[in-house]
Amino acid sequence: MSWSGQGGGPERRGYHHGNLREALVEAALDLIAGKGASGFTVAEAARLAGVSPAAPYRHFRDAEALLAEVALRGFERLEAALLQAWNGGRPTAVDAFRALGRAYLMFARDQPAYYAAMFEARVATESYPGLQAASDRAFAVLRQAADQICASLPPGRRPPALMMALHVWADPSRRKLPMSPEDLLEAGVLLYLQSLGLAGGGA
Amino acid sequence: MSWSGQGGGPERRGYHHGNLREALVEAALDLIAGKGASGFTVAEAARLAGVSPAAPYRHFRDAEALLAEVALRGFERLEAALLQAWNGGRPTAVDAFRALGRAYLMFARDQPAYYAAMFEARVATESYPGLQAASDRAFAVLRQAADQICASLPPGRRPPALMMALHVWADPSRRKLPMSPEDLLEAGVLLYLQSLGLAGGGA
DNA sequence: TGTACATCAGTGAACGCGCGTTCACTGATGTAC
DNA sequence: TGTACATCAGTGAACGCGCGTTCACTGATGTAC
Repeated sequence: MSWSGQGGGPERRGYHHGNLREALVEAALDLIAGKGASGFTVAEAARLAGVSPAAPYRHFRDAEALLAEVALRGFERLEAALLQAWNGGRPTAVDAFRALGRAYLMFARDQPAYYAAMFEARVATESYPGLQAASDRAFAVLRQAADQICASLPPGRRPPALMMALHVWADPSRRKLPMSPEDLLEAGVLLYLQSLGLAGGGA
Repeated sequence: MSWSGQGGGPERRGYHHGNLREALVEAALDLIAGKGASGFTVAEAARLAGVSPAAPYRHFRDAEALLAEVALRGFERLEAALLQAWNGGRPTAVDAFRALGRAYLMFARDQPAYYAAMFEARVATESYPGLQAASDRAFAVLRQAADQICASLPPGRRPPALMMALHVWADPSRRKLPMSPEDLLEAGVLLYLQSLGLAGGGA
């Protein structure tokens, strides 16, 4: 009630934070966004949330567990975005698949912090079965879409389904480029999905 | 003479290392390859090179300078690989451009440590003009190839040159995927360059 | 409605650690004569 | 060929720092009666 997931600043009242778990996740996202996946520390996340350095350990076993939670949420968001874009393969499988690719790129662009937590932070996924499962679910969306689009193609020109899924899964948006990520995304989407007919003729 | 750039281990003889600068670069690459761009520390690189923690500072002003050197070499290697693949646009611009894309992907796959130093480590490029220049040179290869291939296309269907360059520049191979990077690369190259004619029909 | 008490979610002080970096130093190398 | 000396590239001890984490604690909350 009193406050929704908004507050990030140290606008606490009283001894109890009331929302610390969420605040820590948000703080971690801010830190990752600002300084990369390795720029995150528990101490600084606590500072951002306005609590003592020991407080996070009431909610997360250790630093990696907090990072794993961020990554988990990232995969859930990605899965949701992909599902929505795919839309059951409508209006056509090809159109939907194109939307899927676009959604993936948009996620990479719009959620770089989630993205870094998911792929750059080196979380030992075997220690977090929930994380692995979430990753698998997101991947399954691509996989299914690829299967479906393959089924709709003439068998001769049918690319291996797994390859298609992996292609979209791969990461085209990355920081530290000579151009802005926005330009990059624009380029990626446009060329990937439209212009590249020109390269399709070869062996 | 006595030893070429091979030696990484602590097979030193005597007080002077003789090859420390190279050994530190190699050590940094090993560390980055093993633990990510943020897993690198000066202390551990020195340890790997078999030398005291203070020794690196005879060769690099600070930790970032060592990282910048690694990134610089990465860009030089990338530029060389791209130039060779492009081969002056022969036999045809489209074929050469395809080879260029393949070369980029292969670099990302085969040199993940360089790659991480170049794009994931957050080196303040403004402090290292040589690094910025090397990055620009590598990018210029893509840029020129894109210009040339655009000139060879009918004006109507000509995509913005910069966008093409950026598209190739972007990074499709990334770690921590549910499948091996090799599979991923295979998928990326094959689909990007061949199968994707199927997605080229839309708006 | 009020009080006792369990539980929960914080505090803050403390620890050990590894890192980055500096400093005065010293061993090895090479050059001038 | 031999010696003096400048220079170079190491050493190792020391520092300050921030982090991760633990611990005994304490303030706030909610529930039983």
